[in-house]
Amino acid sequence: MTFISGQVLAVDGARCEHCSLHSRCLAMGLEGEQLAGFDALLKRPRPLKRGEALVHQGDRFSNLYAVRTGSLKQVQVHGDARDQVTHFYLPGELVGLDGIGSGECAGNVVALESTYVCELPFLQLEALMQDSHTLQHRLFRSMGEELRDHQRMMCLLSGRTADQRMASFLLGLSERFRLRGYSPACFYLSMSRGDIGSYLGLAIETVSRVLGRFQMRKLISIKGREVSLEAMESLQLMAAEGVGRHSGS
Amino acid sequence: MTFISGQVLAVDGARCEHCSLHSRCLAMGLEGEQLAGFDALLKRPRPLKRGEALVHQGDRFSNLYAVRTGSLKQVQVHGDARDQVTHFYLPGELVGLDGIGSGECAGNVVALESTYVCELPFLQLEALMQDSHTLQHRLFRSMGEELRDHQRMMCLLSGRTADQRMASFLLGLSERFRLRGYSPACFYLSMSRGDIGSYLGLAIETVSRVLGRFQMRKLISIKGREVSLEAMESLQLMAAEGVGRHSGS
DNA sequence: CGAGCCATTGAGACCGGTCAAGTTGGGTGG
DNA sequence: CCACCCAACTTGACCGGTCTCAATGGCTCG
Repeated sequence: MTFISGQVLAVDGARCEHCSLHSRCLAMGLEGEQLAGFDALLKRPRPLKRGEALVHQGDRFSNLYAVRTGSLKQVQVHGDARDQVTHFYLPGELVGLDGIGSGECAGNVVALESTYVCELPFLQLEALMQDSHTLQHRLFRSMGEELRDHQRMMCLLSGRTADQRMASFLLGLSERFRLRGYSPACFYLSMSRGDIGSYLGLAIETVSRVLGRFQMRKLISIKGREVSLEAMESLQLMAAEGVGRHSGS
Repeated sequence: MTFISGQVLAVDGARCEHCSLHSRCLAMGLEGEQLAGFDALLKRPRPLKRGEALVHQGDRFSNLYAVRTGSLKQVQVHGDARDQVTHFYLPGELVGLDGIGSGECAGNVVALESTYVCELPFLQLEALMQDSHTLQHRLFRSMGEELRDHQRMMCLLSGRTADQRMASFLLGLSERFRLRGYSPACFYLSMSRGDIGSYLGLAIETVSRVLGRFQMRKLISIKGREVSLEAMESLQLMAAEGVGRHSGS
């Protein structure tokens, strides 16, 4: 009994209100029966092994997922071998919003390491939102934020140099870790160089070279997938820096 | 009286249910008092002259806008002169969704020609959604579709050649016109070459060269801003075509 | 008619992709 | 414990697409 509960309950039995990510979750701000309703509709954390898929591209969309621990990538497949990473998900983030439009999952979502996610049936979520203005508002906010992030990404991909893309990427991760209470200067990259390259629109060799360059200039130090940002200001400067390409008018 | 009503009423006085875009609008599927509520909350079409701004980056977000006629571009400004076009809006499309997340407008939205938009106060929209599951669902769908579009765009910008980007862009416009009942083969580009270049992450000279190349190959014919797609299959082939750059594994 | 914007066209440079070897490191089996 | 393998990563040389700079033509508007 205690044997079973040991590792399972720690993650599995916790109610939303006790979740360490509560403040970053959709459920934030819910109270009383609405929180209870939310608690009731979500399926308890589901474990994924590294490399295991949460959903596949083209699957019927029916759930959102909140990342509890670990991380995932979303991969868009285009006929040929032209896979493309479109998203990385960290704890507290919501997976699947892009399926709401078409009713099917927009890409394969794959765990980058051992990962737990909470499953939120969307139909029930919609129903619950009818009673909870707060929940409705929060979900709209989440989608709006994701739209904004995508726009930033589009700006990044369009007309910025490899160095600028990488600097933005590292700073973006740093910020996301900071918000979650981890060190913003020192973290582990759960994704491969290939994933990073695909995400940033760079060849894997370029990723490697840029990271090497950064290290030489003492902007970062990196060993394998353990990275630490040594000169964040310089990175910020580089990321924001004037013109990357086509200066515009 | 009739003098005034002539051009104003034609656009201004129409109820939602009589709007020619009704089937592509948020209001689609609403009936009875919910349609009336929607009708009541929206401010009647507002005219914009070419080059006039609908909202400015950083403005407090408070409305969505539905394009009635004309077209607009959204421009992201980054400190320096590095403007970047992130979106083109056609009739029936919803402007401003990306402001929901942060509470402020994500970019300047500027009319590309004489344009009418309907203004939808978001607070009232949220309230109305509490009573109308249909409306709530439709707005979520709209946001989901935009997320999806953004992902497609990210894939386009990352690792596709100039030719492929341009082909996708033209086909995308074509499809959007088709859905609105216009000719998918023959249309007017309300945006400048510079806007297209900024949107596609290409230098303006490249845009010009690619279009020239397409014309030489008899894929399109273009004179100024009037374009007609002569060989859509070839364009589709080109857009989807195997590997643009970094082939991936 | 000149000013100014938009678009086209050419020549040259450079960033980043591609190809091709290495190198490292973790896991497996003898 | 070592040999081996495979995947991930690094490094170098070369090449090509696209940016940049510059000059020119066409259109619109004052």
